[in-house]
Amino acid sequence: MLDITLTDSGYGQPMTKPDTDFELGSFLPYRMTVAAERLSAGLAKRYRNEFGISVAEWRVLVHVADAGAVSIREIHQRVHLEKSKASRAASHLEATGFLIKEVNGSDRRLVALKLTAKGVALMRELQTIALDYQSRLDELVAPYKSALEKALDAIMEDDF
Amino acid sequence: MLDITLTDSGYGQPMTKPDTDFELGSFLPYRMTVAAERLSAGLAKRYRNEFGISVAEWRVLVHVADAGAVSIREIHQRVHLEKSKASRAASHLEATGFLIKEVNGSDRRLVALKLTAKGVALMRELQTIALDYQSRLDELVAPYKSALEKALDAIMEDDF
DNA sequence: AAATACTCGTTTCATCTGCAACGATTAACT
DNA sequence: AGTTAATCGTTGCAGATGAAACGAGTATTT
Repeated sequence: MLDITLTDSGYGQPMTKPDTDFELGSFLPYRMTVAAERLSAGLAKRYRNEFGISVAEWRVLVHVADAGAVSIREIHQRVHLEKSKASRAASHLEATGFLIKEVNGSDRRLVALKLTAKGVALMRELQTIALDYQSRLDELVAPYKSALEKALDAIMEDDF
Repeated sequence: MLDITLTDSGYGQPMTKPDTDFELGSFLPYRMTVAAERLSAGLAKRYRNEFGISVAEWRVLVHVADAGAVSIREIHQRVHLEKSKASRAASHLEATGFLIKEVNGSDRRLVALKLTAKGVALMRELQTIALDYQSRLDELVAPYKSALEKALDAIMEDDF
């Protein structure tokens, strides 16, 4: 498709349209990014406003709650967080009393993150909210759920 | 599931596990976010290394290429970019000679972004790469493609 | 027409981000 | 053992980010 309004009179001159069409709205990376932002937005906002917890902190909390005493490195690998981001999230959670940072006895380079009782209580609240949220989402995507999961698996596993 | 290693001896004391399990790995907002990052990463890196173009700039380019003379506001609404981000992306694209910014004649608050010939040439290259990328992705998610699209539509359209 | 309210794009500011460098610790090698 | 290499978490830094404020322009109201 060639646009007749083109004025290709040299470098630096204004053009209104190129000769091909590309729809961002049907470009998968774009669509996935926007959809993911939308999915996270509601929950993230609530966590921030009601508990002062960021997404990074939420991920740290989940992993510590699930795996017990973990290192920064482990969080970095398991929940897709840059190690500096994981470190800062953990420090902030420690500062706000939701977890403690100890030195790992057998390897003193490692840190051992553990929830405090306050952290456990927080997690109980956050999990309840997250599970509610998840069930609303499940309802929304119910007809496509299994294909969606498989597509996500394919994206995560394959190299491209 | 109750973890017997709990030492709930008061506030601020270390805990190893809470009494419920929550799997981040099966939490849709998390999965979508990570998958979206993965989908964008390859292309974004290439655009950045080979052309010095950010994701925001890429979105601006696509919309200007598709819609001709557009305002910042229009970009903001159409391609899911904060207006300050759109403004900065446009300024950088102007500084590097890929587009020009004019004042809209009928409403002088508005800006009119138009590709330069250099911008059109860039877009031709970027689009080719993007379409190649898209076709590899399509291949990857082929079995789930239509369900995936419907799921994304549902996420974008519904309120939850 | 004057006053007020709104809109647009930019910029300011405080915060966030990712990368690289760093000190501390442990592992590997000779 | 002593040297070198690797790993861990933190931090310094430069650039990115989002929200709010701002000036310039336009719409609306009186």
